[in-house]
Formats: sequence, structure tokens, C-alpha cells
Amino acid sequence: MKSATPTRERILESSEELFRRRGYAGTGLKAILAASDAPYGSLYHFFPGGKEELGVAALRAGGMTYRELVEAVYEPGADVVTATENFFAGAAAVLEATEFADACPIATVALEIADTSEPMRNAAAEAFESWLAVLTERFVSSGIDERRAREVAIELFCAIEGAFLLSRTTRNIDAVHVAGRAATTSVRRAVEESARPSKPRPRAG
Amino acid sequence: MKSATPTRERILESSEELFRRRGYAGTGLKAILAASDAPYGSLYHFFPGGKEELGVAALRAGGMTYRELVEAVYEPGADVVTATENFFAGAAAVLEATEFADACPIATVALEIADTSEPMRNAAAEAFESWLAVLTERFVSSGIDERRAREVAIELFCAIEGAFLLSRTTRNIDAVHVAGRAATTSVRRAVEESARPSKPRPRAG
DNA sequence: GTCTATAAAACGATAGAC
DNA sequence: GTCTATCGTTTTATAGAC
Repeated sequence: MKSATPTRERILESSEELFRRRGYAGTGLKAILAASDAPYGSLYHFFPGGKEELGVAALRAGGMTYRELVEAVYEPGADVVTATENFFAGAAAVLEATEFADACPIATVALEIADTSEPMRNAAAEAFESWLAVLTERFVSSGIDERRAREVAIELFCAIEGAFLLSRTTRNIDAVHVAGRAATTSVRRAVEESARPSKPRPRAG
Repeated sequence: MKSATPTRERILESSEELFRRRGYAGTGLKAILAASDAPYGSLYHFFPGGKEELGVAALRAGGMTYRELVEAVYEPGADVVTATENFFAGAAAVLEATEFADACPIATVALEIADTSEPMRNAAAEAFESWLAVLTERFVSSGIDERRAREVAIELFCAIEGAFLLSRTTRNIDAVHVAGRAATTSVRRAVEESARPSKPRPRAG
């Protein structure tokens, strides 16, 4: 029984899921076609560039979906400290619900192909940059100065990605919570500092 | 011209390097044998379990090498704040010197096989845990309470791994420096707080 | 646009001579 | 312990009917 979703989308969605879970080289086109219930002909009809074009498209799609998630959690006007807490809590919930399968839609493939495929590396880099741009913009809107906002965005990115790696590997969710607390503290301090521009940097009570 | 290094070690070292850079599925046994100048026969003589046994051995070797690096940087008696600065600075230097090829010896493979190979996932998890154990022990030795020490170790791990991912993908070293400053600040605060057990948590001047 | 058959190459693994 | 030849499979990709 085939879904009502158009063939091209079914292929793309299956690719996203399989690449994210098993990696790019570890996923055969046959597995993608079986998962999307599509024939070889359709794949090369919609993606004439073959597997690499499919890889680029999957990275772009995954990047866009996750960027929209970030935009939704960091809703304009929302408190960025609370949003950060919610973001990590949500990530932890998804990771546990999928038994540590679904973490970052880009990371697995990005590390794999960083040295072997420039088109895919660029697609992954653009996805990451788009997330950082959203976070930076939200932090700036919360009064944090632009340079500092970008830094906090990178800190948050590193925290969640590192936690995904550790949690997925050890099958233990703790890292996401620890990283979440660290990122939340970092965001809170940046917001607090932005409200007190006169003092250079608070150290102790 | 064959090196003086024993065949088994040559195969293992080539595997480590190729797996770390191109991933597990992305690296063929033929490429490993070519890089180590060894024949098929030797590979299956030393690693009867085939590619998966080789993968486990490479993860263990890479994990041990990196653990020794952490032990060296966080030399007993050394200041953990300075050590953290040095650790990130060293990681950044290696990454730049290898044109963003050599980052974490485990991460690329770990994400790839977390869902498909239990033996390899366990090897990767043990490697990560051994690093965290070293860091936690050093932080405890610096006066940080054990629970907090483990948390800071995880924060540091997430920071460096997330930064490796972002830097390798974007071919830009900035993330390692940002993550390094964040991790250093976190270590410094934990040390400072451990010296002032009476006050719950300093917030402002 | 859909589907099958098949080509051509790469893959992991094995056998057996030395 | 070393090396080559080769097996069987899987891989990506294409050709051509419908």
C-alpha cells in the first residue's frame, strides 16, 4: 500500500531518515527505495545526479526542518532562557522516544563526507549556519550584543551536538540534560550581562 | 618501501586514520590494505573477525591514544583551568595543521554505527567514558565535588566534540576557540565555587 | 512517470600456494 | 606469516519497455 505522498518526497524522507541513522555510505540506494516504496527509475528521474544529489537534497531538507524547529522553540518575543531549556528538554524527549536513533539530521553525514564530498559538505555547512543565524538573531533581539550573541549560539550548538554524540553512543540521556543546563546558564548570563553594560564581568558575590 | 612497523600495527594505524576521516562504511578494506602496504591474507590473519573486528580494534586504539593525550594535558598537579585552555588550543592547532581532517578519532564512526553494530558502539562508548573518567578524576583532585566534576567533564566533552563537528564541516576554526573559552570558564567557575562552599552560587558583583 | 533487467564496479571474505 | 586469485554479494548506475 503506497502512501498518498508524492514519490519524490517519499524518496527524500526515507533518505533523510536512513542517512541520519546509518550514515551516507552505510545506506544503500536499494534500502532507500525499499523504504519509500519506489523503483530505481523514479530515483534517477527525480535525482539525475544519483546518490550524491540525493545526499545534498536530504541535508538541505533536514537542515530546513530543524531550522524551523529552532524558530518555533525560539519564538519571537519568547524568553530565550526558557526557550533554551525547552529546546534541550524536547531534544532529550525525542532521543528517548526513538531509542537514541533520532538526534541531529546532519551530524552523522557531515562528519562522514567532510573530506570526500564538497557539495555535501557545503550543504551541511549551510544547514548549520542557518541554525546559528536564527539563534544569533533571537539572542540579539533579547538585548545581547551581536558578537556575544553569535558566540552563545555556537556554544549552544556545540553543547547539543556533543550531547547527541555522547548520548547516542552510550544510550544514556544524561549528557543532554547536563549540556542543556550549561547552555541555559550561558544564555542566562549573557542576557544578564547585557542588562549591566557598565560592569566588565561579574565574578563573585 | 615497507616501514619497520609490524604488519598488524600498520593495518591498525591505517584503519584508525581512514575510519576517522572517511567513516567506517566509507572506507573499503582495499584502501586500508593499500595504505598499510599489507596483503588481504595478513588482515584476516590478525583480525579473523573481519572488518567489524578491525573497527572495534581501531576504536579502542584511538580511544586509548586520545585518553593518553588528555592525561598528558591534564597532568596531575597541573592547574585544570590552564590545562583546559591548552587542550582546546592544541586541538585547534592539530585541526588546522591537518586541514580539518584530524579531529576526534571516534566521533565519525560512533555516529555511523550507533544503530547497526553493538560491538563497535560499545567500544566507542568505553573510549568516551575513559576520557570522562580521566577528566572527572582531575577535577575532583582540584577540589571540585564529584557530582559537579562529572558534569563539568561532560560539558567539556560536548564543547570539544560539537566544535569539532562545526569546524570540520565549515572548515573554520572559530568554533573550537569559542567552545574552548566556554569550557574554560565553566572549569574556572567550578574551581572557584569549590573554594567557597558556603555561598550557594554567585550571580553578580 | 513507472518499472524491470542488467551492466559494471566495488565490496567483504575465503582458499590455497608458498 | 605472506601473498594472489577468486568467490559471491552488493553497490551505483543505465537501458529500454510500458
